Amino acid sequence: MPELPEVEVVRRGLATWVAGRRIESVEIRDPRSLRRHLLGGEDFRGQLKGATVVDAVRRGKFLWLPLSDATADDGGSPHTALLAHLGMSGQLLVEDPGQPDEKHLKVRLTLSPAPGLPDELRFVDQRIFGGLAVVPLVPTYDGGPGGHGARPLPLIAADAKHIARDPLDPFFSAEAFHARLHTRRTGLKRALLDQTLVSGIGNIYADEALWAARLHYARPTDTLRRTETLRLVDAVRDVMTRALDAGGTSFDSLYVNVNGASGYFDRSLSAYGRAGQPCARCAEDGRTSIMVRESFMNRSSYRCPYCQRPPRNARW
DNA sequence: CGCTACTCCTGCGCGC
DNA sequence: TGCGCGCAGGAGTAGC
Repeated sequence: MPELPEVEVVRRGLATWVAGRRIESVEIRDPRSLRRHLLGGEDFRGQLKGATVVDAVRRGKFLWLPLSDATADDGGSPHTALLAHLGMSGQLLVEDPGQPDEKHLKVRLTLSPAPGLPDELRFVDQRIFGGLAVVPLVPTYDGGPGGHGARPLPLIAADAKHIARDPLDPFFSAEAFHARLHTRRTGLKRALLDQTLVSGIGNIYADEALWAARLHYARPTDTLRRTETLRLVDAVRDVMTRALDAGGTSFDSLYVNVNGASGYFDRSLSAYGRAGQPCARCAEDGRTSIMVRESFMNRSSYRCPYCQRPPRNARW
């Protein structure tokens, strides 16, 4: 389940193995993975064929590869990008053409040869919540670069324009986040999952950060004290940084792997999936409290009933 | 515009 | 053994 750390691991892989290479051919195995590309598969193929990947940029969980077209009048300065969202189960794999097709292979790009590097970029996606599209690059109006890995040009993929900065973005402002929480009338976990308020957080890291910050998911956002917001932002940064380190170390082959999360999952989760198990923090303090799973927003939430107690005026 | 519920999609694990 | 159901959830959008 890719959240920010997993997507960032993929971005780094793409920047290393794909940037600088030309797209020679495009094979569409399942057009459902191109739903975001409104002009259809033939247009998608036409826009990619012959273009050169310039970079790999991320904003929240959105990832894009700015494209240059050497035949363009302006000398090839990127004004479009190949946008990818991994959804629930998407993978971007750099592989040798000899590797057998994955069961859920959706799109295959053949890249110009590069010494010692595999020549295919494959999009694999079991549940098809993710997808690819070629989209315009448009100016950002929130200052600074488009996101991690961006060049100084303040350009962002059009489909990611509404996505807020993430807590690891150097331009992220915890003060501005706190102010926006106070304009909202909703619960804290909803706000954490709202990618227009803060990006990169999914269900797993939301539960992890709330547990680390000792906050309940139904806490009304407009009652958060500044110190609580800062504690929460610190917790998000901490859990993401640790996940990034874990995913980053396992990524050293010629293989861009979104499943870099797996090692992290098994070892380091304190809340998510731990229903029925003791709260680690309470255990350290000599208490025994058992983590609970609650259904919320049509998904699961995990919390410690002792250190994450329901607030007054809970907002679900 | 703010907020919430619904929907898309497949594979797996469980109970009967 | 096989069937049906619940669960997993990111994000766009319909509707209030």
